[in-house]
Formats: sequence, C-alpha cells, structure tokens
Amino acid sequence: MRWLSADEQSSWRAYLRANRELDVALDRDLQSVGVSLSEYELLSMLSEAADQRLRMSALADLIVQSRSRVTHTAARLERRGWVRRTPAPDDGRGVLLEVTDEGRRAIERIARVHVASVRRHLVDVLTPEQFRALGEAMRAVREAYAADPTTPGPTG
Amino acid sequence: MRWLSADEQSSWRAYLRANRELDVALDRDLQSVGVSLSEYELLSMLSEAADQRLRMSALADLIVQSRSRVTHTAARLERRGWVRRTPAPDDGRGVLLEVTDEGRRAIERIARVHVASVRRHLVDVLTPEQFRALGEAMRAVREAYAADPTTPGPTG
DNA sequence: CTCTGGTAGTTGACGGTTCAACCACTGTAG
DNA sequence: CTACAGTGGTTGAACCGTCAACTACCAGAG
Repeated sequence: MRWLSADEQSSWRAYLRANRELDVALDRDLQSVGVSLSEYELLSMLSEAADQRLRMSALADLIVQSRSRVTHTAARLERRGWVRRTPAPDDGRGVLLEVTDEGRRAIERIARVHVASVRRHLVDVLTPEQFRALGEAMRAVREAYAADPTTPGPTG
Repeated sequence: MRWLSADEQSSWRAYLRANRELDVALDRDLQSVGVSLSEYELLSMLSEAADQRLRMSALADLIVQSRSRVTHTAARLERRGWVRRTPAPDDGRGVLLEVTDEGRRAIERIARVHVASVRRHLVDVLTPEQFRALGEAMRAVREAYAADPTTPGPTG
C-alpha cells in the first residue's frame, strides 16, 4: 500500500482545508442576500439555459447534486416565487423547472454579490497562472471521475 | 463590477463541480468502513497529536469546523468508544479529547481505505506537477483567508 | 394487448450541521 | 474583594441533505 509523501500529504490537506474555508466564506457572503450556494447554483444554471428552463434531472447532473436534493431545493425556491414547475411536454414523467420574472430579478442581484465573493476569496488571491492550473487540475479530476465506472454519481 | 471571463468561469465551475464529485467519492469510500470524512479528519488529527490528545478548540481550528460541530462529532465518536473526554488540567473551561486504544485500531484500519481513496480519485489522476500546483494554489487561498479580517471562521 | 425492467421525480424519516442561546470559567480593572 | 468582558464548550431546535421506498410513466419483448 502506497502512503502519501510528506509533500502530497501537505497538498492534500491544503486542498481539504482551503476548500472548507472557501465554502464558509462564499456561503457567508451569499447568506447576506438570503440564498445558499446550492440554491444559487441551481438558479444560475436555470437562468443560463435556453428559455431559462431545464429538466430536473438535467439540472441535477449539471450542478452535481442528487435528484432528491434538487427536488427539495426547487421546492424551497418555488415557495419564494423564484421558480415554477411545469410538466415536460415530451415525457409524461418529466418536469421542467423555469425561472419566474421575480426569480430573474433576484438572480441578477445575487450574481453581483457572488461574483465579487468568488473574486475576492479565490480568483484574485491567485496569480492568473495559478488559477488556470487549478482549473486544469479540477477538469482532470472531473474526467477521471466520469470515466470511473464505480462512481455512478448521486442518483438518489 | 468585474465579471468573470469565459476562462475564469470555466475554471471556477470545474472547481465547484469536481469538488462535489470528490466529496461524494471520498465519502462513499469512507462510508464503506463506517465513518464520514469529517469524523475521519477529527480522528486523524487527534492521532497525530502529541499524546494523541487535543483541546476541542485546537481541533476545531485544525480541521476548519465549528466548535459546535466538533462537540457533536466527538460525542458520536465517544459513543463508539473511539475517543474520550478529559478536563484540561490548566484551564477549568477546557476539554481534552483523546483517542482510545480501540480508536487507534480503528484509525489504522480506516486510514488505509482513505489513502487509497485519495490516491484513486485525486492524486493519481493528476500529474505530479498538476498536483503540486493544486497544493500551491490552495495554500495561497488559505493564506488569503487567514489574512482577511472579515472572515472570523466558524466559531459557533 | 400485457408484462417487465428501467427512468423521472417525489416523499418522509433519519441523521448531521448550523445557529442562537446558555453555563462555567478566566483574567483584567477598579 | 466585586464587576465585567471575553473565551471554551455544550445544548437543543431548526434546517438541510441523504436514503430508501414509492408513484407514474416509458419502451421493448412476447
């Protein structure tokens, strides 16, 4: 069994801790305008979609969340009037989620806060090369994950 | 207000998604031996400490979790007999958490699974340079976070 | 047509995290 | 000594995510 070298250990832990700090910082900034990061992710994917609507399952895949979680999150956003459910025309099982006008206004407002937050805590604290390298590495992780047959993803 | 460029957007999203995938994969592997990632982090920090004991607050800072969360997690691990609370000798408010013999055995067993998991989903899917660059970037994020006066950390 | 296996989404219970109080103790000021 | 602000840690309720079950529907086989 191969353990991690001291350097590897250090990098791995930096990743783990920074990750949590970043999460705390981003969530804190978003909470100040009343949404969580996962709610924001859902809203922003939706707002970028053609017609600002997506199937529940497509949404779940995009933001890497379980279907169940998307259902719950969508229900919360629906209660706030930011999102609306409609049956999918082509598939009787499917549901389309779409942004309401009020939701659209909310997203625009929130996006400013969020982008500033991402810059402040991540993008602007790295050199452009560092940030690019980070992106490269994370894309590689995603590819490996997608290619791994034993990781079916959260389909709950 | 400066938005993110297309490249930045792409890297940021890769980070966000890969992050979640990694979390799912690592947690899944750890669940197979009956612990969560945050339980494991607590245990491993404890087992590396001098005398295998740490103050609750020191532990919380190390693993970047709220004090409240550490209290709850420790209570769970205590119920399993892996960890034990003792009053701190030098500070009447303080509590030392220490690993039990049974806990020590459990950690050794679990560490093997976890290291293999980290290698498989992260370290081994990157080139050594990519992984080093990732570590560098994350260390920079941590430094910036620590230097930021408005991020007091989770002290709940 | 029925049967069957698989997909889309929802539901509710359970378990972990967060949040806001809260208690106990420390240490400094008067 | 008392007063008081600050720290260490715990508690319980509310909240969110997970998990397993479930409904409804689709699609292919016979």
